[in-house]
Amino acid sequence: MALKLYESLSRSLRELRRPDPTNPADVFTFYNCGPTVYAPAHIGNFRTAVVNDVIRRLLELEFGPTKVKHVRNLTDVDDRTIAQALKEKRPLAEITQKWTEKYQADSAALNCLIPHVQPTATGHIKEQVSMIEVLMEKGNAYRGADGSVYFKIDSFPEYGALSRIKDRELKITDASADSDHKDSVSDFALWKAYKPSEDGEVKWPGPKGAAEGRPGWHIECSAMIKKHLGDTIDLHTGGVDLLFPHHENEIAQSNCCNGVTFARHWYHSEHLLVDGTSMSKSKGNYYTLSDLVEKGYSPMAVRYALLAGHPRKQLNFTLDSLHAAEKAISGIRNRLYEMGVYGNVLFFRQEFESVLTADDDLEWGLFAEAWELLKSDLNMPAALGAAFSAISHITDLDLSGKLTTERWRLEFLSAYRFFNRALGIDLQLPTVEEKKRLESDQSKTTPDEITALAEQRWAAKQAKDFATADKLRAELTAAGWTMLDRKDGYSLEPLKKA
RNA sequence: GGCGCGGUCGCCAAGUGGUAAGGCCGAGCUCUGCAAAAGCUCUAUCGGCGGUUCGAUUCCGCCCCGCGCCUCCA
Repeated sequence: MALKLYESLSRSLRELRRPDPTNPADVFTFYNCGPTVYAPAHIGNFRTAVVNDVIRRLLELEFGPTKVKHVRNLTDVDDRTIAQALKEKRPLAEITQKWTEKYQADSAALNCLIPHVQPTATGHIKEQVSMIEVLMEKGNAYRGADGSVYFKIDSFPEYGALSRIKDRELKITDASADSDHKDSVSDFALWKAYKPSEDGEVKWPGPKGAAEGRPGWHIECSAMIKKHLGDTIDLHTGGVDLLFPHHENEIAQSNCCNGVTFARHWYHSEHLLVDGTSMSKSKGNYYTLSDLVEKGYSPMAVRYALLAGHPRKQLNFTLDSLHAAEKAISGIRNRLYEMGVYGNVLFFRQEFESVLTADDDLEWGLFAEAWELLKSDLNMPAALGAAFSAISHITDLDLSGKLTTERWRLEFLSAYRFFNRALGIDLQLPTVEEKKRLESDQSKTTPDEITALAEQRWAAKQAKDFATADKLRAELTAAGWTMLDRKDGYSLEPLKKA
């Protein structure tokens, strides 16, 4: 079945365009609205990022890894970035650089693929200016009294198609009412004239006929898309909150400037709620990735938790659901290991690695249903359900002695492909070398006295002196460590903080 | 006020006009000295009231509750 995704403009499920496989130049163009880099992104931002990452992964699996071009912007000049720079009395670039790096580090920790291009607004001032000039020439934009430039909504009859704004009764707020020098309150800024009191040192020469200043928010996406992906793109995504006005305005700008359809497909992911309500610092439910890592949760569990709901539905994130995610991942891993797979995993390691990049015909085995559900409008909860069923099925086969090596290989490759490659949930299957290194790293961070206790206990256990062994286990527990026995050895883990 | 989304097991969360996936938690059991891991078993009638229907959690209406957007929030 083809890859289907809800389309916001038509409000229906639509197939995504499949690029011509025989034409190397024909790639699927995918743009997603990225972060504003003025502070650490919160997990709600990352829900959108992770959902988009899965879209990217599905596109590559479906069309081939070389058939997709993914662009995500970085908004590094706007009201908030400038305000933050003024507040800290530091140059704008310093602030945005810092938070860009943090965003990229967090994305990497969440196992998100790096977009092929990550353009910045400040790096595309020229492109934005020239686009504004075209819009002015065509009569879609006008100069305000203060030298700002506004887009004239009336000049674009289709305005409002995406958000159905014409059905809405716009609330007239102070911000919109006093908005400077617009002809109509609905017109939006393409270029904002420099205001010394608000803009600090941030300014560029403006479009012809306009004052110096800085670009409005919406134009950056239109300009960067035009430059990096062309006049018409295959897929444009973002969070629901961007539907209006941001995406509506992008459509207006790009359509009027280029005269062709802007995006063939629009997709919006819903927001994350925390403890049943919107996140805010005053409610104490505002989390960044670092906050959660400090609490002892793994980034992979965060990723899983963010993917555990349907992307077009609000997802309620709680620390309980994060705990559930942590257990779900370790459960999957343990179950796959348990069926005597571990040694084979190491044996086939190379093959698994190749699965991560191959674009040959894919066999999904028992994971076929999970894969289809994923392709069907990103139904992740249903897909995960099917994946768990598939794992149980493999276990059944194993327990009943029906899991031949060949069958196992197929199913395990499918599992690995589904979790690691499609969902981006790294099952972390270590090679022998990695395993050794992991254990030596662990011994470095384990206090010597703990290691000594563990050694003594292991020796006692080997000597079947269980009384001593139990006593030593109790001592380890009291010292805050837990000892996990295996057939051939043990590992030490610090007890989880409450 | 306008536009839109949602209320399903203790928690998270799919789904369907014919009596409800999955994960977590909990309980019991099996196995392995203990622990961990794993396996098996058990745990819901779908916000409320009407209507349509042979039959609704699933369609329609009303009500209650929650959430989002309404000019720069993913």
